[in-house]
Amino acid sequence: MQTLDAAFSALADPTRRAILSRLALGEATVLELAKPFDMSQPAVSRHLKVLETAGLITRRVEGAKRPCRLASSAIGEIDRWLDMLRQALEQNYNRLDGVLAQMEQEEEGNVK
Amino acid sequence: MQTLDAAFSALADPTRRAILSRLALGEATVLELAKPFDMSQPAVSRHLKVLETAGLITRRVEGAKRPCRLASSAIGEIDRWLDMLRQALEQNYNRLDGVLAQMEQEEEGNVK
DNA sequence: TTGTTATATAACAAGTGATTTATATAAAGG
DNA sequence: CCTTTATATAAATCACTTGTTATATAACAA
Repeated sequence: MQTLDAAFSALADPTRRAILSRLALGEATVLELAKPFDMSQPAVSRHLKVLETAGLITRRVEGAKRPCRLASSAIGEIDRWLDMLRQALEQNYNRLDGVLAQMEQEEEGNVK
Repeated sequence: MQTLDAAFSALADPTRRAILSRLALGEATVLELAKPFDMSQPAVSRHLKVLETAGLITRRVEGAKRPCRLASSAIGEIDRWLDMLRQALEQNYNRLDGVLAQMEQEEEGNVK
């Protein structure tokens, strides 16, 4: 559950989502990731730490560089949780469908 | 984009996720939603406001009651954004697959 | 070594968020 | 009307987040 806390909370920040979008194109170092932002390097480092803690990215060590990439298991738990909502919404939709069908039937009944 | 900020940030709180889970079972009033939590009514009211602002729930007026339910459009934009990540992860996976296939072929080559 | 590049950590200020209690509003039931 | 029920808003507090600058560490290159 605290995985979900961390993951959703990590995704709530636009800078971090932008970083993830960039990483969707492939691996990148901290400085590469920092470049597009009007923000200091330490700030980006912190965002990366948040993303790593949330299990959304992983890092290699390559000399002095620490290239980041999307974590393969990134959105697993999130997806599983959202599936619960999706199912509920679908059920509600079906229920509504049922109600409409019912109304239609009654309508027909009246017409008869 | 600020929709995503609000939605992810709303989902980052365990109390709010629990509220959504409860609403997955069907409509409920504020007091009904508040009951399971060791938390004051105003606190729950605030959580509901956050969820409503994020577009995750809607409310009816029924006399003095304000029954809440999941918003049908709830997780649309979230899903669309996560799809971007899913695709990236899948591509990386396929790329890895390619690398493995490559290695295997070279292996076979060596065996020959 | 020494300087440079890449990144992390520390300390701090400012902003945001979650909660509480107290109070307001608004409908429902005598 | 008056009381109760259902909910919202206000004010205060406390913790956490985000950003900054300054500094540390660690590898690389000369």
